[in-house]
Amino acid sequence: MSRLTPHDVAPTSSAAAPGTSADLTDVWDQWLAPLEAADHAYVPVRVAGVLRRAISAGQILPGSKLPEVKITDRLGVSRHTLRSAFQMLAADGLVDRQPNRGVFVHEPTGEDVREIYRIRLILETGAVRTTVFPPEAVQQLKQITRGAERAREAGDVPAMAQANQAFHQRLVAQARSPMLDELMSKVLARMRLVFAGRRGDPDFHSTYVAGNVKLADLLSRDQRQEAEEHLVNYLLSAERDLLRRLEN
Amino acid sequence: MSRLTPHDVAPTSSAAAPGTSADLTDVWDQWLAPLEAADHAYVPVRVAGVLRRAISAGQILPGSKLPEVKITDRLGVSRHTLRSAFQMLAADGLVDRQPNRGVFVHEPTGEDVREIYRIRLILETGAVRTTVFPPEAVQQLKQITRGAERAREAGDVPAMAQANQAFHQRLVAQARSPMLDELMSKVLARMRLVFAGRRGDPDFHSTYVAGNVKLADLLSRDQRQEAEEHLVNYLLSAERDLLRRLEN
DNA sequence: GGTCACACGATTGTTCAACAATAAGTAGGT
DNA sequence: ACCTACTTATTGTTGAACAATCGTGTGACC
Repeated sequence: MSRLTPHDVAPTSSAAAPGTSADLTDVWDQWLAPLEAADHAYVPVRVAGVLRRAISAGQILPGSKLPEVKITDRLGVSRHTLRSAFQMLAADGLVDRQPNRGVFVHEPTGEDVREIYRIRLILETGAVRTTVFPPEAVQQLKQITRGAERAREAGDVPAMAQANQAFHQRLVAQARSPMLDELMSKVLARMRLVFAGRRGDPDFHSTYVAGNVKLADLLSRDQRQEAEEHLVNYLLSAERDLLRRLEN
Repeated sequence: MSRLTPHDVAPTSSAAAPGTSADLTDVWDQWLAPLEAADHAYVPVRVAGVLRRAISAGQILPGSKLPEVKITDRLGVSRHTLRSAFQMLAADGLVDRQPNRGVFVHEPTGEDVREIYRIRLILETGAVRTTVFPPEAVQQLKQITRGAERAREAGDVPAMAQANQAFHQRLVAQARSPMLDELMSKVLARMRLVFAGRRGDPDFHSTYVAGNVKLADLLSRDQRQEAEEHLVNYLLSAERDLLRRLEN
C-alpha cells in the first residue's frame, strides 16, 4: 500500500468529475455488474460473455474504449483475466486491439457490410446447394419464422432481429460444420454491431420475415434451385438496403 | 537495451538442466529455442508462432501435451504470456484445451477430414462462382502451379504441399474477405495437422498438381462452369483418397 | 489379491504486486 | 502558434503466491 496506484483514487475522482464521464460510468455500472459465483466455468469466458452482451445490446457503443482498470474494478477480476477475455472478443471481431493504446469496440464500416454479405452469400447458398434439408430441419426453420411473425405482429423489433439471425444461423448449420457455425456467429455478431446504437431505425428486419418464410417454403418442397435464386436476391437486396441506410 | 530480459539468461539455464526425460527434452530444445529479441511484436504472438511452426512441421505430434512450465523454461517467457499464446493456438484449432488438465496438440479425426472438405467445397466453389478472376489473379495461380511442378520434379514433397496449400488459399482470397481468408488458413492448418507425423507417406500431393494446373487453365479462359465442376470432383476425390489413406 | 478411500504431489487457474515501455497530456521556451 | 521536454496514465510483461483440480500411489479393509 506504499504505492498510490491511479485506480485507488479513480472512483472518487470520477464521482467528483461532474460532466466529463459521469453518465458513462453509470451506464457501465448498470451492465457490468460484478460477476456472481455462478458456475465453475472459466472466469475469462464469463467476463467475455458479459462484455459481449453489453456490446451486442448497444450499451457500449462502437468506438468506445474499454479501459482495463475501470472494467476490472467493476467486474472484480484481475487484469490478466480481463485481457484473456479481450483476446476472445478480438478473435470474434467485436473488438479491436491497438498496440499500447488499448481495446476499442469495433466500428463497422461500409466495407465491413459488403464483406458480411459476400460471406453470407457464399456460406448460405453453399449450405443450400451442398446439403439436403430433411423434414425436421425444415420444421425448425418454419418454427423460427413463426416466432418472427409473432414478433412482427407484436412490434417486438429485437425479437424479430434475433429470430432473423437464428434463421440464417440454422441455415448454415445444415452444412454440419462447427467451424462454419463459428464463422457465421462471428458474421452475425458483426451484423449486430452495425445495428448497435441505431435502434431508432425503422424496423429493418420486418421486410425480411416474408423472405425467410418463402425460403423455408421452397426448401420444404425441395426446390433447391429456386431456393438458391431466392436466397441470392434476398441477400443482395438486403445488402443494398442496409448500405443505403448507412449512408444517410 | 538497459533491461536484462529473461531470454538473455535462458540459454545457460536450459543447458544446465540435466533432464529427466532426455530424448524428449532434446527434441523440444531443438525447436523451442529461446526467443530472440527480434521485432517489437507482441511476445505472445511470437510464442504462438514458434509453437505453430513446431506443430505444423510435425515436431510436436498430435496428442502431445504442452506443459506450461517446461515450455516457459525453454522459451524464457512467463506463464501468462504462454497462456495467451495457447489461447491463440486454440482459436486456430491447432490445440485443445482441457480444463484443469492442460493443452494438447489437436488429434485430427476422420470427421475432421470430412468437415475440412465440406468447408473447402463451399468456400472454394463459392469463390469460383461468385467472383471474376482477373488476368493478374490467374497469373498468380499459374505461377504457384509452376513452382509446384518444379517441386514435383525435384522430389521436394514439403515444397509441393506448401504450393498446393498456397494455390487454394489464393483461390479463396479471390472472394476478398479477410474473415474467409482466416477460416481457410485455419482449415489448411488443420490439414497440415493431418499430415503431421506421417511424412513417410507416398507423396499425396503430386496427384493434385495436375488438377491445379487444369483449374488455373479453365479459370484463365473464364470457363467458370467447367472450373466449378472440376473443382468439385477434385475435392471429392481428394477427400476420398485421404480418408482411404487414414484408415489403413 | 482386489478394491476403495484418502492423502500427497504436480499442474492448472487466478489474483496481486511490481516494473518496463509506450502513448497521451501538459507546461515551458522561443 | 509551434516545437520540445517533462510528467502522467495506460498497456505489456514478469514474478510470486495461493486456490482448485487432477492423477497417482499408498494403505486399510474385505
